[in-house]
Formats: sequence, C-alpha cells, structure tokens
Amino acid sequence: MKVQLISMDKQNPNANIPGDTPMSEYTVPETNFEVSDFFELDDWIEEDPAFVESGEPQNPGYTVNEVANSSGNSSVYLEGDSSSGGSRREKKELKELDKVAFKTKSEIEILDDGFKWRKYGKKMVKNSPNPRNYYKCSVEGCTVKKRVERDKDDQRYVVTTYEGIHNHQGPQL
DNA sequence: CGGCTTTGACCCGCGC
DNA sequence: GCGCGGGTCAAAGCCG
Repeated sequence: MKVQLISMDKQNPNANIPGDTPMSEYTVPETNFEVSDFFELDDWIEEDPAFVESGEPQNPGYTVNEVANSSGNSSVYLEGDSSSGGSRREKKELKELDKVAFKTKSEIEILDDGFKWRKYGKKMVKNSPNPRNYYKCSVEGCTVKKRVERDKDDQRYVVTTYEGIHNHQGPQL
C-alpha cells in the first residue's frame, strides 16, 4: 500500500497545481481553502492506464485513488454485499487498499473536498496526543473512507488519508 | 423527522 | 493465549 504525502504550505510561492507532476510533494500557496479549489483531481491524473486496466467500473474515480493506483498496485475494493446480513467479515474481500495522505496546514481539519462524509469513529492514537477521526463517503455503494488527524509534530498540520475508490463521479448527489 | 455525531463497546490481527 | 493498538459498529442524542 502506498502513501503519498503532499504538504501544502502557504509560505512557498512556487506552488503549482499538479498537472502531470509526479505527486510526491506539492506546495500550494494557500490560506484557507477547500481542497476542491486547488485540486483539479480530474485532470490531475485523468486516464491512468493502470487505473483503467484494473477494471474499474463506471468511474473515473477520484484522483486520490488513481494516484495510488499509479503506484503500481491496483486495488479493487469490494465491499461485497449490499444486502442484509453483511458484516465485517465481508471485508476479507478487500485487496490491498490504496491510500493517499495529504498533509495540510490548516486550522480546521474538516476540509471540504467536495464529497459528503459521515463520521463513524474517533480514536486516540498512541503516538499522538490527538485523536483520529474516521469518515466514510456517504454515497450509497461508495466505500471510500477517509481518516483525519493532526500531525503530532506540527499541530498546525492536518493529515488526511483517503482510502478506496469512489464509484461515483462527483460529490454526493 | 431524517441524517449525521458522538462515544463506548466490540472485533481483529499481531507480537509477546 | 492474552493484551494492546487500531479500526468499526451502533445506540442514543443532536441539529437542521
């Protein structure tokens, strides 16, 4: 599983919205923003062959996933079961999930990335004095998850980790 | 009233 | 086998 760290610091002027950059570390001049503002995810990675080959259904998914996919392993997240009785056991279906972490300098950790999230858990982690929050895309059928926590070293930063692939285009409908 | 938070309990994998 | 760490569930409350 891969984790990409993208740090954004308004101090750095040489910011550039990725267009075809290697996505390792970007610096975006921002103050208070919305991820969706500078994240032209759609054209950030557009048609990643690997992504396409992974047999994704309808969707272009979200960059986040594509980024991860380009890392080499495609992942198919099957929650397997939308019927009743589904339980956590279903999860074994999961392959390796791709993850992408964003590190953002921000006061608030609820950055609006255009999707509607439903929080489903909070946890205090050992290596950090800060809690970690768990969110899930509230679109039916979409199993994308997101985790948000403050950087333990720099509380000014917020680390957001996306996991999974959206099975729908834009934000919730 | 319906959807989302909250929060403690529960579950699971892993290391000892 | 047990305990710990981390992730998830779900009941109840909150808020629009």
